Amino acid sequence: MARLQNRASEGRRRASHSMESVLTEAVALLDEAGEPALTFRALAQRLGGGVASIYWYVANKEELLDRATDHVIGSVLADVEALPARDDPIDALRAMAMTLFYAIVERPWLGSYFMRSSTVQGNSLRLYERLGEQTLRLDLSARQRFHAVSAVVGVVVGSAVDLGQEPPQEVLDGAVSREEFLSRYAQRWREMDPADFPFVHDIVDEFDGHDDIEQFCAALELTLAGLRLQSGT
Amino acid sequence: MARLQNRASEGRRRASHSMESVLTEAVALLDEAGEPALTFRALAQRLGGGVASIYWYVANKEELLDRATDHVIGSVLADVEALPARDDPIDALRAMAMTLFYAIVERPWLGSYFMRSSTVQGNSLRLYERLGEQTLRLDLSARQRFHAVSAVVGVVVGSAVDLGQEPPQEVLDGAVSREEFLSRYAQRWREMDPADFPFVHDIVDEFDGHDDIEQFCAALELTLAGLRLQSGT
DNA sequence: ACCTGAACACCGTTCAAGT
DNA sequence: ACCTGAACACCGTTCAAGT
Repeated sequence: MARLQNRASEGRRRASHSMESVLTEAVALLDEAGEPALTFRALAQRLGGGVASIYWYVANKEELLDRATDHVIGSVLADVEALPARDDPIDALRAMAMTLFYAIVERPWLGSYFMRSSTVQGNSLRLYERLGEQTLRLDLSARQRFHAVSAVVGVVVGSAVDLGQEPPQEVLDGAVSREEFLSRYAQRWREMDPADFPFVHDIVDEFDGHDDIEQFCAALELTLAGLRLQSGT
Repeated sequence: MARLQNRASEGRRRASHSMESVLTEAVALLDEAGEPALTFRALAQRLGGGVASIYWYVANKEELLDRATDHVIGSVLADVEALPARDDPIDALRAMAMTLFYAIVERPWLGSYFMRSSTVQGNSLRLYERLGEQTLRLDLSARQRFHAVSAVVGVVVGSAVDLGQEPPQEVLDGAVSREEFLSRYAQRWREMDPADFPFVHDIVDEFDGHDDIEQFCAALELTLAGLRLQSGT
């Protein structure tokens, strides 16, 4: 449906791309303004060619997104594989999950795509494997291992989705900072009746100006603590 | 930007809607075929009117999705509030999280929307409050409580996103059952080199035909175990 | 093998006008 | 206060044709 090619460009009159350049530019568009920015027309313009030529590399937009995602997951995988070895598999799991999460912080659009099942192959699968290998060092059943890795990935995705949807365009425009945005919500919360919303009032100061990474780490820690307990380490 | 109305319909020649009917039909479309099915034209047709009239109730598609989501979260909230009281707050948290997850299993499109920040008000906020109130009964700091609820919500969302993206249309069409679909992946996994993918081979039988609910429960259990440990209960 | 322009069907949104 | 038809700009995708 789509083939790889990468031959050196000889004298050409027409535009000439490559899978590499298509994906690189696609990722650039995603980085700039998320999925809505990735259109075939915008991409064609960046590549200096016509819209239809992209369809030689990719069957449709879904495949374009899958390949773009897999492309950047490739570098996440490299980062994960470059991590120093750990005696404790749970420490290793933590480091890997954090590497993945950091990558999503830098590319919020990644959050919604990196584990869609069409992508459960290529680099995503390799990443899944690397996480899973750590659980092989724990005293668990295969089912427990399967669930453990799903849980860790779930924590990453769960936190990441939040992240990907947070900025409501005024923040992206830079018109409003993230802090202001959070504070605005916090302010509304403070104005509600404390009798009806005791918990919201209890944590509103924590919500106001909170750090997403810290929030993610706390969630990850709970899961890893549960896992440690289960593995009897 | 959009106002509520619900007056009884008198003799009318033109179509006449209500916020209620707009949201009900919007949800029906989402239930039938997910977000792509929810278009202003499809919705107008179901309501028996013109496209533009919907814009009297809703400023744009984002608001339509937010309101539709909040609408169904309303019934989830009712279910959660109808849950029997529990001595153990962590048991209560589990029951609530499962209620929410079950609702998403029935409406996979819910997963991606129910916690986007534009929705952090209305019924979503009430649901968040109900979850949080359970943590008020635990011996934790405000920050720990904030993180605990985020973690629980994260587990739900993390598992739900998976769910929402799983069926790749052939499953939705009913042409391929979920089991077949999973088995197809499993088969590809089994064909890979065990030396390169020891973990994948270790868990492939668990993956094949796995139950999403069980997977979610396992992830939730790990988080709750961590929380229990933290609260010293 | 790879690229192009033009077309098609469909989408969200707007607006001046109706009742 | 609420609905309408017609238009606009934009989208993914296709296709017959070019090189």
